[in-house]
Amino acid sequence: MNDCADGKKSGFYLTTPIYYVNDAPHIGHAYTTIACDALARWHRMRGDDTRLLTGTDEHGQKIQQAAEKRGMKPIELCDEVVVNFRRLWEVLDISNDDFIRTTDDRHIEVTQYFFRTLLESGDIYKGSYEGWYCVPCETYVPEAQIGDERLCPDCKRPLVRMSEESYFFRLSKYQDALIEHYETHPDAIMPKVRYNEVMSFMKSGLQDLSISRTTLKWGIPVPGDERHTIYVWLDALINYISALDYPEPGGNWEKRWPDVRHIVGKDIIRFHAVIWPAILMAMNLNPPVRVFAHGWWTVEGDKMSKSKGNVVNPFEMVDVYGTDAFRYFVLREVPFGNDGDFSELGMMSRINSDLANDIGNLLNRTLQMIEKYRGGHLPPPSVFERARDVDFSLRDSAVRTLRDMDSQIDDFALDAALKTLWALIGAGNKYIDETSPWKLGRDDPDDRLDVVLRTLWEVLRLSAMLVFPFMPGTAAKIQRQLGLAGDISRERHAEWGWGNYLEPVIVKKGDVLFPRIDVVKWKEDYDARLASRNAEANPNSSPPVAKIETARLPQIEMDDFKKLEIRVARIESVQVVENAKKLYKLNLDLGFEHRVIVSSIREFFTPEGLTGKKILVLCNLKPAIFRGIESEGMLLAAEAEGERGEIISLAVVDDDFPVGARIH
RNA sequence: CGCGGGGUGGAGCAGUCCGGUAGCUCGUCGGGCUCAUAACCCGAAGGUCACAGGUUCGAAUCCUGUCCCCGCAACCA
Repeated sequence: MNDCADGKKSGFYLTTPIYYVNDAPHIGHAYTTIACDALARWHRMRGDDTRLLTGTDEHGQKIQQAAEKRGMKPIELCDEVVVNFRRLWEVLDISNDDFIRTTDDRHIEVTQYFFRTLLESGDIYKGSYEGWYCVPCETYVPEAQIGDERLCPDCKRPLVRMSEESYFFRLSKYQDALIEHYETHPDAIMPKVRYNEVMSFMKSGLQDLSISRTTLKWGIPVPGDERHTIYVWLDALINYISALDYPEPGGNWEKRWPDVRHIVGKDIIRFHAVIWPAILMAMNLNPPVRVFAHGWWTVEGDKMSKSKGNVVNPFEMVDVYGTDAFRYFVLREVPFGNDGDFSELGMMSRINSDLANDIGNLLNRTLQMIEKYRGGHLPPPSVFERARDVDFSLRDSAVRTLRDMDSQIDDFALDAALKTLWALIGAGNKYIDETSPWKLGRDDPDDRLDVVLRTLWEVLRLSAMLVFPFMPGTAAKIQRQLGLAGDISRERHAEWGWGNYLEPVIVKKGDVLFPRIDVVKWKEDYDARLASRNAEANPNSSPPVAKIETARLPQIEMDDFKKLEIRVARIESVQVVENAKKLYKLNLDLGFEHRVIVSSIREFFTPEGLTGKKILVLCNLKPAIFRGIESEGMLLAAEAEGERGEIISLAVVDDDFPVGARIH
């Protein structure tokens, strides 16, 4: 690796995924990027020559279609929406060194270079591909996942049978090399669960990968064969190195690539830990030093989704809670790599306890005392000559904190690093209690006060430096209040030492860092925001409860309706279908005959609640078999999208109405 | 027997790989302190570590079985 003699890394290179511009930025985007930013800032402070890259993924069918809808060229749409991401990174204080767009010329050239090189070496070859394709998702769906209806398993839209000439990447050729690489580099995929997952996926066998499309126009053309467009995933992965002037001799990539680390969401681990390293191997480049997959956020206990309308808007969170509080919360709340739950209540309580009560208050009470007892003049480090065990012990904790955090950051354990720092903050608060400086302010026979004040100031000086990667704005504020001039981002771990700041210092207590949030007012504000968010989502429905499907269908003839044989049926009994989660087997009495239908309404009704009901059933529907049971019809029910998912109501008739009656 | 994650004081979690006094944060209660943002510090209450068997001197931890919850897959008439 590129480690220098002093242990510093010379080429530390960290990337976020590039974000698809078709989405509005949400908490997931913010989370990954904040985590990368904290890691990058830490490494810069420890003296590593560090580079952080983020960017946007702008090719593909969805963009093309969205642009068409709005009567724009795709690139015009991209230019417009890329701004949302750039603005978010500014608001979140992200210190990326570069921002790459897959529509940049530099990227297009490198992508084509990859393609040409691999074509020449034989790792890319031309073949043909046939399969079921989902247009909106831009993927072929494996046969195994296709039901009779031929719907996309993801988006439920109809699949199209497609056959096309396609270029393939010889992924299979690299299977053994990849497995061997990961066996000798177990830290290359983190956390461990993901490593195991990827290994077992590779051991089950890798297939060559189709990497071009003839159906897609908005993308990078295959060099020399312009009917083909390079598959967006390949296009996207290459961004990490196209941002480094690859393959220019002497380009940035020579220094950076040997030390590259990717942070991704767990959903795209395979692309980064299988396909991408294989491509790199084929290009005679080293695979990534580490691919780290973080988890997903739920929101207030629920899965985040557009249809539920609970997508967390990072801009709003920053507005309400502030950039640093938001950064702190997402990094601290959940072990990096795990799934977590985002709740504003959780954020509010962390702000009050960790930020206001612990670090904010420690700074505040320390500065208050320095001003009150010493007129703001900080005692010089020479007072440490009179230091005692209690002072030394806090100093030792401080030194240990820096060391421990550093090794936690090596493992990307951001949450653990913050816990470690907060243990020091806690020790600082405890130290104040133990030494009772306010008593010393009145009566100080042993000349202790100066030592105590200087000790506290040293802890805060270090804390500012250690908290900077996580909360850069706050760290700068602390530093200024401590009476230190200069740009905190230029501080280096190696230059810090207990008591080694020798200049005279006058502290400048400013506004409190994090005012405590009043819980009652917070709740009111939170409810109000929730209500206005709902109102925005459903402007016309005064009780903003359920959403109904409003798409209209083409007109039909009376004859069409007459084809339907709908009758009243009484539910005689209900059985749970084994091995199915949603299915009931309903035994129906139609008066003149008995029937069995299978219906996926288990999550809505109990068997007791259904038995005896007189419902409407479509009787002349072609039977179908579910879980081995033949269903001879279909019950009628109203369906809508409620607050917590789908809701349904059965079409029923009066209890005393005769069964078997037809609906006209 | 589809795959995976999980069940630990009121809440949220760590500990489980590599058995040995059950820990953290929040909350509750009591006390201390008054420099400070009703903040800080100390202490206490509260757990048959889902259940049942087994291995062991000893099991939250290892083995076997069972139940429950959550994702994904399946199913979705």
